[in-house]
Amino acid sequence: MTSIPPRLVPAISSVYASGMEKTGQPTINDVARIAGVSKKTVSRVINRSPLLNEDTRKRVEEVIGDLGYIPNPQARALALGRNFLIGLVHDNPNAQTVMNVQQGMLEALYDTEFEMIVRPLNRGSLTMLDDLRHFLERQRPFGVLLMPPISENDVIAKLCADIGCRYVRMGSTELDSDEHMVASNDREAVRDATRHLIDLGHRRIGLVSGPHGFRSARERRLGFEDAMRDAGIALPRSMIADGDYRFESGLVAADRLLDVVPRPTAIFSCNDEMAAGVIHAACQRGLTVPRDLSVIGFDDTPIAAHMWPPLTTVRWPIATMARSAALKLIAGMTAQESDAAVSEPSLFRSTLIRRASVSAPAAE
Amino acid sequence: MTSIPPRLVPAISSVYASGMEKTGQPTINDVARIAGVSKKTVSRVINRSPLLNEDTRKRVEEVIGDLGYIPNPQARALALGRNFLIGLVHDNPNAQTVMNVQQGMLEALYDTEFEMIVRPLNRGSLTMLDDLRHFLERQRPFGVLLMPPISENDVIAKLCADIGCRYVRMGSTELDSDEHMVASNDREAVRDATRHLIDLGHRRIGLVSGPHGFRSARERRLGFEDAMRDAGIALPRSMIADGDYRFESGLVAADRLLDVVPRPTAIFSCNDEMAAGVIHAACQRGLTVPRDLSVIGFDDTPIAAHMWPPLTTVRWPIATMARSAALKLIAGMTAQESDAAVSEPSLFRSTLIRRASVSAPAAE
DNA sequence: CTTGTCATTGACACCGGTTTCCATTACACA
DNA sequence: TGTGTAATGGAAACCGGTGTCAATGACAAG
Repeated sequence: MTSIPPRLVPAISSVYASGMEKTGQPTINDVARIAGVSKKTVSRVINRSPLLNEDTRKRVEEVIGDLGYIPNPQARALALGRNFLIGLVHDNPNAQTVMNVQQGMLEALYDTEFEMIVRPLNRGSLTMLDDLRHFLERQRPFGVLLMPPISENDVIAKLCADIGCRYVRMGSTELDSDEHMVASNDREAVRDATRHLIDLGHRRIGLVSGPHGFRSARERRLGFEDAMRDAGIALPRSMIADGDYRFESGLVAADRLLDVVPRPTAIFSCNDEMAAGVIHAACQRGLTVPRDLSVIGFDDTPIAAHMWPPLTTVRWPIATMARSAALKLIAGMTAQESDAAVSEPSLFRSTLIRRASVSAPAAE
Repeated sequence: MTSIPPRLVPAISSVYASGMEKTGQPTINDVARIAGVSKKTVSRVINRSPLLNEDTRKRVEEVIGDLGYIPNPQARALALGRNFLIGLVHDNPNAQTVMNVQQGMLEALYDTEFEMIVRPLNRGSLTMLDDLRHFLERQRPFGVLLMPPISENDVIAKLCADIGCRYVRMGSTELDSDEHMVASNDREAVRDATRHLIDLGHRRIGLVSGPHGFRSARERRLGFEDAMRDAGIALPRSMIADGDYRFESGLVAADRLLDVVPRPTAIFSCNDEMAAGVIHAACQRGLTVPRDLSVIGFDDTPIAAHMWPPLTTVRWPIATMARSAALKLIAGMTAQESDAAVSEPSLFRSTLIRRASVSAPAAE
């Protein structure tokens, strides 16, 4: 009546064959079998458990190396109840800015088990919040990095928190607690840039502002106003034109400012793209930059250095900020960096890059 | 002696409580229990199995809706032996191009269960191939989209094939079988652009080429040579200057070309960034574009429309190509698109965009 | 009434890891 | 030599889905 348990047969034959046929990928079972230990022990090696004999560890590591074994991230994610995805969520129209952020994040994630996944959102779309929720609920990324301007939205930050997803917001000013934020000092930087114009002798300085509702736009405008007030220069409403961070709006805004009599001798534009529009508009009128008009931008995108004349602008350490933000997100999750990460800085300095689009105003 | 089986207690109470405590996320078991069916049936609903009673489907779908149940992508990936990640692999230095590709891919992936994951590679890095292998082996994405110039590398395509990862290569010419490629007609497009210059009366036309080893650079150069040959215009070596697709190289190349006597009256640059360098160099010499020098670029990046003067250039339907490539990657994997996807086109037309950087040459 | 077919459904093993809990071993100490 | 304790490794359950295959029941045909 006692029959041989049928599972013994495959069990024996599987000693040398099982597991590697399907995909050619070795599994944890293969490693365990060949190293002569249990799965658990291999798991301990992978996860750097301290309760482990040194010899055993070495033997297992050797087998892992020989086999080229790589733990299946999906299986780990399932077992651990969390995954290794770091999301980049943005609705930023500036390609170079986004790329710089990606660059910085990848630097931080390099050599970790985390992977970056990018989710652009359509700025202004009514379904934006739903799209984001959908993304977070489906992918459940371990953490997300929120880029401006979406990072300024408290509702979105709350959504992340509610879903239980770590988040860090990149911003132009302090938006959140240290743990959830990296910020730059846009206001001061713009104040310094404007002061640079004032120091050169400019008095009629125009501002092309950013879009309403953008924190960065507000900060930059405030910085501009600070500098003018500090210098005791009146700032008539006609010297401020609204932009929306896009090239075309810079064009239109500059046209308005340059129609004012007497004409401004300098224009500060809240980003480089609009500054390109300003220069474009000036050229169309036959003005020469900087002789007839000095221009300063903000961002230091490649276009700034490449346009003619090269644009004086404010450089924002965006890749560094993104790197720091990503390190905050994975803080405590990696062996080597855990201590460094908790002390990642939250505040970064933007600095003025002087190029050829600025000079002293022509004598009148 | 007959004690109540202890598991009954939690079993009974769990009808309304179990499974949802840990993360707040309902699982397939919750849905099954509440709908009064088995996991498998819920799975059938999720996967749109046809072998399913309509009433059952409705009831389960209702529960899914009520609970806000979302299948765990990691668990599905594990069970199915494949995941829902589509990788974008690139070493392209042009931010706008990369963003356009991302845009196109996301359009294709929108409303599917696939997610985009981006892996930039350091162009020219010795570890590039290893980095890519590492990425593919660790993440095992369902498919990858290879952007130029890395897409031109047959070794890399073979690596994808060996690992069992679907791939589609974006290129400037036919690189692979239809299934694995989307291409544009760079050569023809450049021929047309050059002919445009010739038709306007230009005879001394300079070329700023792209880097050696880039397929796109070769195609564009060939198109240029085609047009000159067709028109019976001699093309002295001095009228060709090497660039590497970067702004600075355009600057240097233009300096070389503009030193030639007699000076060229037009320059075709193999991309916009170098064209910006050409215009920059011309401005530095006090030349006016297009009066003294006509310039044509390639790519139609935003910088082209924003620089002064606006750049005549060749527009490459990159987002459309990327969208098509992504649809090829997921062909047969989505319910609605399966038929459309197999017939995704593989060849796309680039077209000349006429702006203000080109005019007839000045009379001599 | 019996049998076969089809549509529908569920039990159970499985994907490849991690975790819990227990068994074993080694070693120090009485 | 007996025993308590720490270190180590293994068996089995589990994470949340999917595949296989068999069971069920309704219905038509014989």
